Amino acid sequence: MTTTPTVTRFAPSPTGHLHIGGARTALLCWAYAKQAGGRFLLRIEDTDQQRSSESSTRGILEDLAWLGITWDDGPELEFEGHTFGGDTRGVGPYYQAQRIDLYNDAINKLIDEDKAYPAFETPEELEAKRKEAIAAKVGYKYDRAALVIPREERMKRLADGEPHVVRFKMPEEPITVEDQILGEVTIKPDEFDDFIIRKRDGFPTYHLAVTVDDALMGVTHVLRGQEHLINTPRHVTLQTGLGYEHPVYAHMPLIFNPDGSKMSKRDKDKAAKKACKDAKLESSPIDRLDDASYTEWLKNKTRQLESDTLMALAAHLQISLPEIDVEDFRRAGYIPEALNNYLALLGWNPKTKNEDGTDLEHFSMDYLAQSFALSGMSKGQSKFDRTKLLSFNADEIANLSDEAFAKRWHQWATKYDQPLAQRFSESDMVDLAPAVKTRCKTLADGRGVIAFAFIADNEIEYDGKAVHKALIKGEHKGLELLKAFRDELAGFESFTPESIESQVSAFAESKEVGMGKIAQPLRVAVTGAGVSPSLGQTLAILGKESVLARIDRCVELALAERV
RNA sequence: GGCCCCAUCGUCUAGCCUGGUCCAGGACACCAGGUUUUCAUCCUGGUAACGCGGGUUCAAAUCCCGCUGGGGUCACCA
Repeated sequence: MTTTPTVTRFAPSPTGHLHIGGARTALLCWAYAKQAGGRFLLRIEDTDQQRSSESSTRGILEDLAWLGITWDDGPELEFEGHTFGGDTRGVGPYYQAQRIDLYNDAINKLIDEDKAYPAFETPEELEAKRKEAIAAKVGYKYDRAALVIPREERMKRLADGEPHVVRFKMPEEPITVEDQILGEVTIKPDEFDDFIIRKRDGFPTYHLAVTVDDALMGVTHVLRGQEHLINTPRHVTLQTGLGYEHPVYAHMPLIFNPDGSKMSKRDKDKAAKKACKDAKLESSPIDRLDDASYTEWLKNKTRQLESDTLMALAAHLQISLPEIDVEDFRRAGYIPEALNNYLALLGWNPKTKNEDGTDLEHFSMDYLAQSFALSGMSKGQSKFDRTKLLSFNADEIANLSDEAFAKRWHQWATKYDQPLAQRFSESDMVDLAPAVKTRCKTLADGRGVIAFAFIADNEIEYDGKAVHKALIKGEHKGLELLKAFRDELAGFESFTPESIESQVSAFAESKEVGMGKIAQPLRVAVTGAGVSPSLGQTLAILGKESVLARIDRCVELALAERV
């Protein structure tokens, strides 16, 4: 038995919602830790005072909990009766803003050992030098101007409290990273300059904080997005400088939109802008946005609206914005199992066959926790295919028991579709489940399947074509059958899907016609259209009284030729 | 632009390390049939890919080089 357990971590910065790409990183970190029998740690990287917020942290924690990506160490969260996080290993706190002393200890140690030094240039001075370099078409690197100042003097100015940053002395040697996904990656020393490890405001930069925390928190495996690959040599060098062990690294490929662009919250803004332009809306259609801001937003490509405002616009225009954050997918009616499954499969392959010889693609969180391995990760970037995700979601929904489906659907409706939650209780939804489950791809489009039940009996709009085909065509044969069946139906004792089906069937037999001859007229009469769930389910959902009322009204309208 | 990473059907991928069993397998999407009272589900079948050019070899999707293409990164953001 080894004494150091595997520890992975997910370390978001709380500057917005949890992005779908972040969720994938978190999921795979979680899976890796679980598979190794280790721990998954969550840390909040809030060293950017300007951009971090408490509400973001809360949102990220909840999104992770909702997905079922539970953390062993980290901020505590109560979610649906469970508590996540805590500090049983005593390596907290898990908010970087609360760990400043720890970072300063490390920074002071580096300064004492002359591995780091204070520098006194202002941001403006550096910016000017950077611009010069760009104009001269040479790569910008910090010129170590501060090192020209004698060490003694530097230290004195530091002690006197002169505003400064602290820079790390980057050694002049190539660095090779042994990446578990990409293999050996070697980067030459001239790619790096003496990067800043403590900002003017006294907060550490990402590089320093991440190095200190990973070491102090016992993180053994760092799994992160490929955008961090170039940072790794900095972290490795810092670890050496501080006398820490090096964790194992694995950089995973990034995910993009189908058109190759980055999946970013800007996509939502773009989609909303386009919809407003297409609709030729001259002024703001919603209260929360005044006309002047609206006009400015519309013509200025770089101007972006707040997420809430965009959603209000989308609701008004009856369009859906592209899902980018976990919250977007949740609202759109995706369920965690499908999202996790799809996300894991995007860039990872279990390399396992099903019994029928096809590749294993549908698997659970338990499977991931048992079988995830870095060896199945692909190296290349991949595109996020919403259609396949939708198919996974539909499959997961269809495989839910009626009770489980009803529970999910009602929970979803309570949060995102109040009228639906009020019209149907969870137990109503159990009865609806057989009709809805195989006909919706998301919880959100379940409502469309039973739209006919939302309309009052005397407000059904009839589809002329369907009425003609089912009722009028062939000398009103359909209408006659419907009237005949209406009278039988009035006497039905039992009104369950099964009993209705069998009685319709018996009726068809007695009249010596096929099922369709009576089923379609009935369907059209009660729903207004030729498409609905199975006849038994459709009628049972409405109830006998409503069905009779609808048939009567339909017959009346059809005879009067008002459809 | 410098540096770094990557490259199989429209998309996600298996195969590549340990060349031959691959005129390349699976999934989603698409198309055509079938089951069904409509729709959906479900079932069966089909279209569809090794980016290009050089090598190495008896033999290359598999190894090497170049090109092209995609991406990342060059902050007192993380």
